[in-house]
Amino acid sequence: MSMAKSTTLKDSRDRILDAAARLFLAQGFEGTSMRQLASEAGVNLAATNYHFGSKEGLMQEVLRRHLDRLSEERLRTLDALERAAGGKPLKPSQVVEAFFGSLLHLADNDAEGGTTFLRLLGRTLTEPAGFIRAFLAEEHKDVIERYRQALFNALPDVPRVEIVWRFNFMLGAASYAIAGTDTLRLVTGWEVEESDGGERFERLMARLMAFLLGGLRAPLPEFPYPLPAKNRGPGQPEFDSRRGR
Amino acid sequence: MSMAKSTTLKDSRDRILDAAARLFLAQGFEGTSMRQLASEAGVNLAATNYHFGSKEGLMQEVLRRHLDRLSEERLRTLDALERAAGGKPLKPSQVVEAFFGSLLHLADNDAEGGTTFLRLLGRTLTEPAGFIRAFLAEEHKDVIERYRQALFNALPDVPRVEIVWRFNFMLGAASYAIAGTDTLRLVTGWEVEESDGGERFERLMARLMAFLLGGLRAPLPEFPYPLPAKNRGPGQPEFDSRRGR
DNA sequence: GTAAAAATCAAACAGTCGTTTGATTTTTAC
DNA sequence: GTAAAAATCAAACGACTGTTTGATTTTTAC
Repeated sequence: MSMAKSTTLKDSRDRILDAAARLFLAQGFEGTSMRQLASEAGVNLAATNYHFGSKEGLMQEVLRRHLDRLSEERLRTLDALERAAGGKPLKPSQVVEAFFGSLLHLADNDAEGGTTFLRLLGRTLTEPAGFIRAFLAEEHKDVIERYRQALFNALPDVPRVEIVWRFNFMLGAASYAIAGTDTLRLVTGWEVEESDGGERFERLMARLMAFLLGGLRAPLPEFPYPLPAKNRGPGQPEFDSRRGR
Repeated sequence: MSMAKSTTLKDSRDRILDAAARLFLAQGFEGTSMRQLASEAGVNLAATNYHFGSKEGLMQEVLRRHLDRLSEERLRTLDALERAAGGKPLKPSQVVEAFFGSLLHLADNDAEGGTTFLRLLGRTLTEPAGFIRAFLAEEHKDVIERYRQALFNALPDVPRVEIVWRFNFMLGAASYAIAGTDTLRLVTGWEVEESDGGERFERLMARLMAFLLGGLRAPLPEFPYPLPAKNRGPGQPEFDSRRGR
């Protein structure tokens, strides 16, 4: 029978990938054993090394599987925006909405695996294991570079170091919000969500986006002492970014 | 000789605690072995279990050691603010500045161990190991409850669910920013810091606080569909929080 | 000084870890 | 149908895991 060609293969491979995403998310990379993973996926222990070589290789494949789609969408969205703007710089909110909004679309298309991957991605940014963050950075390098430049162009008056910091803050708020709602529940003791699935995620993104844009537009801090020259953008004195541009 | 009483004991205990904080931060809880830890601390392997019972017990002690000071300062600051306000609700910025500003003071007082602990604390909020987050939540419960109420009082017009979400976003941005600057460097390829020690941290906190307040003050998102009734604060219609109150 | 308590130590315990092997079964290609 | 390739399997490998033991040393208390 020829039509069953890749069915068995993909079945096994995909079951492993799905189980890996779930377990790495719930227990972390180091906290998940290959035996538990194989058991959860319903495959033989040796199958994991057969298909992915090593535990690290498996993790990379888990990430790459969805990360490629994310990268593509992010680049495509930015391309479209810049084409529509016709050479003029984008609004900061456009860049931020494109970057973080793409997460929403990823979750929409692939309802089950998509949201699991997103939460894993959020958690992965703080994973202690160095090779994971290194892999992520390498895999997403082009995308980051494009958005970085777009943000610089969108905020020509703001010192670049400040832009990078705010981008970092936004990454933190986003990854934390997406990765885990249980920490929120634990620490604040407040039940926060009710509705299910995509609708819930859509609300989360709307709330997150409002917060991120508010943070991005906030007035820059005034340090109690003069900044050393290398800390400013080229030729930029201290300044105050204006709200609600 | 009686004056050497607790010196040897504390030496050993503290060296273990210091090494544990460093290693748990750099490699995570699961990624750090007791042997590596004992070696780094320069003590016998069995000393760790002798002093702390288990690996979990050690982690809890690592956290508790500084967390108690943090809790105390947070409560004390809030007490002072509320006393000065004389029954009137605080400004939201006061609450946020008290909560996150206390981190700065903690880093100041105990220069070396303090910042290490703070970074560990930030990373711990996303640790997969459940008992760690559970311990943190239990240990910090009173503090969180006080600040939650203070925020509710400071923002009587804002639905409570929105306040909790924004608090969560702030926690994420803060823990991410404090825990790791290396992710930032890796992902953005941007070298961001130059000066050393406390001055560096003070700048970070100033930048962070500006971002957090901007996010907190942002207009609430408008959902594309009406909110179910239970999602609103008691008797609150939809509304727009005003900037720069 | 002496007995009790506290701390350190080398060694071992019972498991679990990621990975590999070689035989066996299933699928593919002609 | 048959040979090659791909996939699955039980079993084992050596290394590493957190923890415990019992002897030995150091510190405490009187």
